[in-house]
Amino acid sequence: MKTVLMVAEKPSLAQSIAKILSKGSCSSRKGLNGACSVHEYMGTFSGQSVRFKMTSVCGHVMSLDFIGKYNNWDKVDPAELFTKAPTEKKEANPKLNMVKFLQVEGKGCDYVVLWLDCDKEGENICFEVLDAIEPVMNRPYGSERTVYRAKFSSITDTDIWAAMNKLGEPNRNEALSVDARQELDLRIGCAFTRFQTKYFQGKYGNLDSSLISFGPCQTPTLGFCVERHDKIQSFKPETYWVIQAKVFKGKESPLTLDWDRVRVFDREVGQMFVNMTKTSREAKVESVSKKEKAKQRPLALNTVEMLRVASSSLGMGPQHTMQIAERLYTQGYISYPRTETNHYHDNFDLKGTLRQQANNPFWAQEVKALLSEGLNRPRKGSDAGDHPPITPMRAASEGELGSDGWRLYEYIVRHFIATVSQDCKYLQTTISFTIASEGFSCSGKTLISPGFTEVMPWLGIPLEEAMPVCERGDVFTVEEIKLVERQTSPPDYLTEADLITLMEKHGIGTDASIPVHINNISQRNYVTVENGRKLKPTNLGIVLVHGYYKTDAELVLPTIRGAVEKQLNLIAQGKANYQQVLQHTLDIFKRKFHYFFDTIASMDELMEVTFSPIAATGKPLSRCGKCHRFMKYIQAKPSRLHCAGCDETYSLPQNGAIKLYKELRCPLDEFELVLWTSGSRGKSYPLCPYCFSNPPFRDMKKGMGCNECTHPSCQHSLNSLGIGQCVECEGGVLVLDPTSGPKWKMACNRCNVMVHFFEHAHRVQVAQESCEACEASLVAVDFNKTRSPLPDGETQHSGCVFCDPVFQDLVELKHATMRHPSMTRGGGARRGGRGRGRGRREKKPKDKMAALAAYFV
DNA sequence: GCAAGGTC
Repeated sequence: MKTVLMVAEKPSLAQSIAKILSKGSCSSRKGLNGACSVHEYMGTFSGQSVRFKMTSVCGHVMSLDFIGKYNNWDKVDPAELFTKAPTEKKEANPKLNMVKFLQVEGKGCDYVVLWLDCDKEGENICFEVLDAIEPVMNRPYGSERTVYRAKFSSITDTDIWAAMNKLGEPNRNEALSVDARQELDLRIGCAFTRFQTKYFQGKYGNLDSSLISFGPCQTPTLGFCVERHDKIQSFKPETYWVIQAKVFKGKESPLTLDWDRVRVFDREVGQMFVNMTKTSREAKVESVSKKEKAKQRPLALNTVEMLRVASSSLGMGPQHTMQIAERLYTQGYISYPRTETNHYHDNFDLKGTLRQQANNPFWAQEVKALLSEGLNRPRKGSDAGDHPPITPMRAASEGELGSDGWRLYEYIVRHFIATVSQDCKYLQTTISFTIASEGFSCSGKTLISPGFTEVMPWLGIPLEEAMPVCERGDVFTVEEIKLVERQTSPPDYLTEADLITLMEKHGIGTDASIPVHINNISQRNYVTVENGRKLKPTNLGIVLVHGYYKTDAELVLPTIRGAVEKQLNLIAQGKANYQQVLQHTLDIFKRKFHYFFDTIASMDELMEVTFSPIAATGKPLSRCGKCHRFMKYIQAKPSRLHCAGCDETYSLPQNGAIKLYKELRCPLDEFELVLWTSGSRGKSYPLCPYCFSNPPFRDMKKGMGCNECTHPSCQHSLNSLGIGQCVECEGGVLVLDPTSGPKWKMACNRCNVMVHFFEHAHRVQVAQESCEACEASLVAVDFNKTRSPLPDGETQHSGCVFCDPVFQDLVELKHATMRHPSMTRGGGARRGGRGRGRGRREKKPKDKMAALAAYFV
């Protein structure tokens, strides 16, 4: 019997489609990667009985990157990234082992049906899947077709069956347009990012230049925020005048009227109108209009709308919101949260969905009323053909979801109920007056029926004082007429919700990537999120955007993405050649890059007035080994040491504290050592600022401190202070922290294992000799007579930390579980040496000869 | 260490 493999874009879709096509009778099992499932059932395919295997990938199988050697920032000129640097496809998520998984499932299959999402990305993934499985599938007989593409516009029985009965083939051009987009984004983004990062790196003391990124989506996103900032900065308040009139009738409280001319910008003109109006003490009613108006119920919920509301009303950032929504989805509380569609399909079970909510005390009353009176038809939205709108899938209580989970779920439920509720109806009453010959009016709203605002009370019509009952010709008495001076006010910073709207409008990012871009610009310190989730650009963000404005405004304008997309669409439609479009666009950006490169000084001028040069920042800490003058320690991120004499900057470990280490020097380069500490109770080790960036020995890498240094004789090196192999990790060595007394400890130089020992000893030293049983270096300990825990009042003892019975109770492992065989209390300790010969790496000091050899190269 | 796009 032949086998048909079917592949969807995500596990949840594979499941729903399999359920539809097998009429609920498939058997399911997990695939080898644990993430994807395989659903199997019997059926017919082009007239023959076959076995169906429905499975999925998890988004893209592959992602584009430069080949390895072009990822070295120090050796590659960013300009080479435009053409010279070759790219390759790598597995997008190596942990998922997707290619292997597809090959295991595809082996021996005769046909494949591609059920990837029906957009360009999906079309591209079709070919990624084919590249993986075609080599392992059965060979077709003759010219029989084996590859099919299902095109569906929604996940409903009818649509899925219609797609199955009318299979087409994957669209190569659409896939190619995505290949082109990937290559453009990669080459352009990385070239600009690397160049500007390296240019500004280490130049300014108070600038975090660890990464200054550029991208066709993130940069225009930042641009929007800075554009608003500029408007606020350049805003000049204008003074204007309005006439305030208060009138009353009988004993009713006075009404405040709005002036028909709204406002004037000339005081004298305003005064003239006031004088004119004041000639009358009567306000005559010209007309009374009453109009029934409606506030529309919301459209069904899609992703960007959910993100907007979550940010503006729930105070939850887009990235966080998506994390919560994904959790609610995987736990079965809501439908798939990434969708552009805000329209319910005709056969969507609205009533069933509503019924599930009938017992929740928060909205049971409204739900029951709707169920008995009948649901309103949801408004017509747009169907992007991806997924149904975001909808609650089952009832939940506050306790089972957690705080933010519940708040988001509650909103989704209320929004859903609102979509099937009536519009809110109210009466708008407007009374027009004339005082002398000037026109005034006042208006108010009264509720007719709340409709959907019953479940969304925050959108309800606010209760107002009732409008007076009157008719044309009535006369009110003027209580007060006065000229009021006011000022125009500047706009506020963009809110996240505003930004999402702008991005959507200009086609910057997608529903899935919008949160990522917003997150990026705030994580990288280009904007900060202020009260009310307003986005305020930082000095860095402002300088970057202004810098682009000065050199090449297109780099930051939102139109650039659209222009490139237009080119790409030509590939997708088969109207342009893939290679030609790619070359053409790369050429344009290559020229932009070179122009940017040549004029970077004009961006730097802006940097100079905003940030202080590195030489003027920081405080003197340790001496340079070359010029022997003090280097300055710059604490701001990324923390580093700068030698003004040599104009060199030396990087330091991040996330910790640095201080001078007793003015001791590195024997190799005479730089004064500094002591790095992770925190008050954390680990610490000395490091040489020069060796840290320039590893002195062949077996060392960048970023190593003295606790990993293989110097054969330096008293601070691993060779002198290393005690034994780590009890937890592979390859780590426990190194004595000579600064830790009287609470002595040794810490692993790879992982976070820490061993406390010999508290109150006044000296702890690593001896030359090794333990016969486990090869760890012996340790000599000196205690004060009064506080010695040693037997028989002894004050000195020397032995193996792991094996010596006297040391047993003086050693305590922290932050990790014990795995060192001879450290298990009462177990192998006395027998010793059980840990040997099991293929574990020997402790480093054994390699003293190798280290020596490297030293003398 | 970099982009943007899928998704877990």
